[in-house]
Amino acid sequence: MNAPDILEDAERHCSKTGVRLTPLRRRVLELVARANAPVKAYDLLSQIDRANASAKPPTVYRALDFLIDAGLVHRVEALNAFVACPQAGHGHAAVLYICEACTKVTEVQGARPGQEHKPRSFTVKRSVIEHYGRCANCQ
Amino acid sequence: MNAPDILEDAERHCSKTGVRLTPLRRRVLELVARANAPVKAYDLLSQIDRANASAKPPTVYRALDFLIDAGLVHRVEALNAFVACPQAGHGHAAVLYICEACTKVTEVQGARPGQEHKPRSFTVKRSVIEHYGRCANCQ
DNA sequence: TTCCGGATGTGATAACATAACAAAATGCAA
DNA sequence: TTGCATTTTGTTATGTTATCACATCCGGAA
Repeated sequence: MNAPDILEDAERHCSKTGVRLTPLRRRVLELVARANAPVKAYDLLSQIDRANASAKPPTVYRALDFLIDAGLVHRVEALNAFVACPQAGHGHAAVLYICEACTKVTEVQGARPGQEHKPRSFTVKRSVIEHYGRCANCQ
Repeated sequence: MNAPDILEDAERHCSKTGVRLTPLRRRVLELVARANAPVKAYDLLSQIDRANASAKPPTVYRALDFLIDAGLVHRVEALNAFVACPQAGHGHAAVLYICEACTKVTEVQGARPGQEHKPRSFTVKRSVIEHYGRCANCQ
């Protein structure tokens, strides 16, 4: 999914849910979406910084936290990086396939996946499911 | 699984596979195993430090890297922490259930789990599967 | 207008991790 | 057993990731 579509989807999602997509947050989302790969927080920071010299780490981490809560961005835990969610609001049961050759991330919406052998009575609140390997183009 | 059993299992595994469990590595494994919860690298460092004032970050990170490669320890990606693997050598397809109330981690050995909707021709090298929630005792 | 709450600015620092090179220990062949 | 290669550990420094605490700004309700 490309950046303009993601942004449009995000706008729609936010106005529907009453979530405030401020200019700063929108800018961060745009940078994440345009990247087409997992982006580091400090890379975002330096990009913001070109327009807004006052940007500091909390600026970008706060925006990212907001976008993650809103289901617009995922955190890639094993990379300490962030990707835009192609489907606003479906962000909480995502499975990520991350190609280590081309860095492309494919997101799959799974219905509570990966719990085949869940211990009895364990209640899952949040799942981190990241598969690393090679995509079809990079075999 | 308790710490002595994990260590014993690790010893057996290492002598069988020719892997060198040096005193330092054994000490780190012991500390991770005794914790019964995910441990931070710098916490390990300060514990080592009491016996060995020369311990520095690379000391513990190197030992952890070794133990992870040997399948004796898992890294919990979303916590930046480490847990002992209860079954030496089966370390590479683990699914972790992490209770956010009591911090207890239950490990399940799954046969390449969580890939229900894998994109065509994606080759998975490594998977990170971490479920956060509440265990049976902490509902 | 005044107050309030959410958002952002700002400086400092905490927490996590690795690079690069030195020294010591270990295993092994001659 | 000596010498050499390899692995492991020590050491200094620094890079990277993330948060805290407090100040300021800004829009809307009273």
